[in-house]
Amino acid sequence: MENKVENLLIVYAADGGLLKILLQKNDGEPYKGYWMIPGEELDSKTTQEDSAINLFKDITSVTVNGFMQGGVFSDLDRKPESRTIAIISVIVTDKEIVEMKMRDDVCFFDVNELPKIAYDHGEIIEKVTKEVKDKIIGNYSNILLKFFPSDFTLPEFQKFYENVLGKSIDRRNFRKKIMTQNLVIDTGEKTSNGTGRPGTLYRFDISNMKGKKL
Amino acid sequence: MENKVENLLIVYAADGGLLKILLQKNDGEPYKGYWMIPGEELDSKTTQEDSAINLFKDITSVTVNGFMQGGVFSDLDRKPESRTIAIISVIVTDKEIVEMKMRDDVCFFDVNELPKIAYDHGEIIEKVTKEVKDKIIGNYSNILLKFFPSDFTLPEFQKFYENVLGKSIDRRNFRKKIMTQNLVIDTGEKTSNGTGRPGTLYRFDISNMKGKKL
DNA sequence: ACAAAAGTGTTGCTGTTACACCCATGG
DNA sequence: CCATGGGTGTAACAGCAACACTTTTGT
Repeated sequence: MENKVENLLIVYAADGGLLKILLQKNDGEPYKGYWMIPGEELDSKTTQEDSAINLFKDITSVTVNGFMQGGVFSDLDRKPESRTIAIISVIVTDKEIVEMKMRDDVCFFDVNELPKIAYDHGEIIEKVTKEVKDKIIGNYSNILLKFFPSDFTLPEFQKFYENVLGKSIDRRNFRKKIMTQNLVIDTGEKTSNGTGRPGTLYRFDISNMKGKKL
Repeated sequence: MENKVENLLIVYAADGGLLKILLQKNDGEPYKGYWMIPGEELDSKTTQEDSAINLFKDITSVTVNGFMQGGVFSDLDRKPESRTIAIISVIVTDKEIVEMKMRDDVCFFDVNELPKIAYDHGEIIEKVTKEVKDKIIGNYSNILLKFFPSDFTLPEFQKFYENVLGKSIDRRNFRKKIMTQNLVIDTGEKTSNGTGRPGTLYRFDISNMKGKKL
């Protein structure tokens, strides 16, 4: 007995202090005009990882080298056409991708302001996003690095963190905690975008992030 | 294009302060005499959840009503016979099950002292166990309740916790933290098994466990 | 010079660690 | 009465929360 298996790729990025997710506009029926998680049927010669990386490349033209698991959705009627098991892949990327020119059927959305979503993808996004948020809040380890692989300012990072956490934090205390744990390295550079005093650009110190919690 | 999909069920339990896992002895070839994670091919009329619950029932004769996701393993050559995607289901149970008479091809093992394991199941156990340990350590929420659904003594819980954590903790401080967070309710009962002073039996206070960390 | 955003220190409080002795039971 | 495991309190310390003003830039 065999099953149809689709691999759905949820791409997350931090942009403007918001947690954003990449969706694809559906042109065909059913759910024409609705948005969906990009994906493909998994053929018998492809691993989940390869499929996820290829999907990402098709959309963004960028090659990444890792992915995370987002679970399995196997309800019998989740697709009207035929029973299809969805396995979820998650790729976390940085805001360069959000600002980059991509395929024009795709777009990033704030996870708190989603458009009309096709199939059970709304439910999938909700569950997977909850997991991702927990990972961001629960421990620094590697996932934050994926959101901020290169330089960022502390206020920028803090806005994102507060957005995920769902409440705001005192600037001084936030900074202090980051600093005393030696989580970041001062690059010496400054931002100069827009009004106000420029912020110092930091980079995560990979060697000091193991197992630390916020 | 369709795929063979197997659902593998990893059952965890806390017993004697150890994290234990249920395995099944393999009688057929290949890997005759090796132990494996119990599982079944997923047919097109069954959800992962139903399959996991049925597998558990077949082995223990007990009906449970929940399961957790343990990820997907999709390497092309993970089974020699044919390409098979493994989706992992996790059920956490209590030590009553460990002591209960079960089907005689299955047995619980300390996760730190496993027998010879068939296929890639060793690798699967390792990855999934790491996740489960992180959940136990990271936050109380619901997973500890599954390990200790009914009465337990603090020393018993502490031994298990230390085993998962990989180091020991001062008894007084452990007790204090549990108490000040009102995580448990004194049942008024005592244990009387074996030598030494009997321990007080507690039960988790479900209403006070939300989002607390250890 | 003013608006906008970044940066900085101190104090009280709360939770964590370290540590040694007494208590209840079974043999 | 002794061996075994369970239960308790206190004091030093570290991490966290609360709080207001100064600095740097663009306009």
